Amino acid sequence: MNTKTREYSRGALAKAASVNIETVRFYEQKGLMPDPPRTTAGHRRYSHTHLERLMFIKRAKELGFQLEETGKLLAMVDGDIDCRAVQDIANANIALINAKIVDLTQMRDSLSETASKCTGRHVPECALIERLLAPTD
Amino acid sequence: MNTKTREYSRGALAKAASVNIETVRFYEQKGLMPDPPRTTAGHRRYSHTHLERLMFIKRAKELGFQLEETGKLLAMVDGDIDCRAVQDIANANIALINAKIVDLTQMRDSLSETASKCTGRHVPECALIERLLAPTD
DNA sequence: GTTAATCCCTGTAGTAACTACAGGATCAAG
DNA sequence: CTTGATCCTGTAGTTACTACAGGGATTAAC
Repeated sequence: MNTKTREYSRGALAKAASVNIETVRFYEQKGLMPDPPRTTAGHRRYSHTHLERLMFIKRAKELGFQLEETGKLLAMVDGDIDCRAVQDIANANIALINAKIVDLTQMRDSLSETASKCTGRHVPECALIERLLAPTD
Repeated sequence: MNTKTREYSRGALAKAASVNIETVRFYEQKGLMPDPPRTTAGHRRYSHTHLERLMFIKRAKELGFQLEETGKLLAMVDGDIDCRAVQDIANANIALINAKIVDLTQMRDSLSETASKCTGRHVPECALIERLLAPTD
């Protein structure tokens, strides 16, 4: 049960969370992770709390949150969790992700359609290039 | 018909293509746009050819091509157009866009589902925060 | 003819979210 | 006690731009 009190070097922390070691430094610079205590020689000593915070950030990223929004979520975890405020952030993010999906889908469809018209021969008339040079719209 | 021989200042070119003036400079730095001739005082004079090239880049971007790929397409336009090579670039891009769509869709679904469980009250138990702190998987 | 507003020039730095060095100190194992 | 791995710091690179700053050029008005 004192697996919770284990300490980690920066590399060990990074490995435990499956992130790049430089990413940890980056999150610290951005203020998302607190500065951990140091050994007398200046090496960082992280606790399990740090690991949890790092994994929180990682999971938020997996849900598509930008770091700034993740920072807001963390601030709420540190202070008061206002579920409505959290929902607002989540909903804004859902809207953003949806907009990206719509955008990309249109790109893909448009590109697929054009590319399917290519004959694959060595010709001056390549459907895609034609489209880029002089579009029909 | 000699609308085609019109010349443009950098600002005029940017406006004609509906891009930012700095973007034109950026494309020149990247080698996507050729250096135009200058007036004696050093001001750039663009031709209609430059405008067409700029719009080509813009359209490629609208189809989701990265600048590097756009550069390859332009190189083919400048040299020989190998429709098969163009198709390869297009297909690689379609695959890339598809991967992004899949990714984002999963993010959105996962986030929507979690967010829908939020009650909106001021509580310590916020479904989204819970999920970020200690996921069920 | 001059002045004011607008344009253009260059170089540089900032954005998001990292990644990748370089050059040196420290730690852990044998 | 030495060697190799890991740590430290600072800095620069990635993508595709955007935003200045400080100065010269051009244009329009008067």
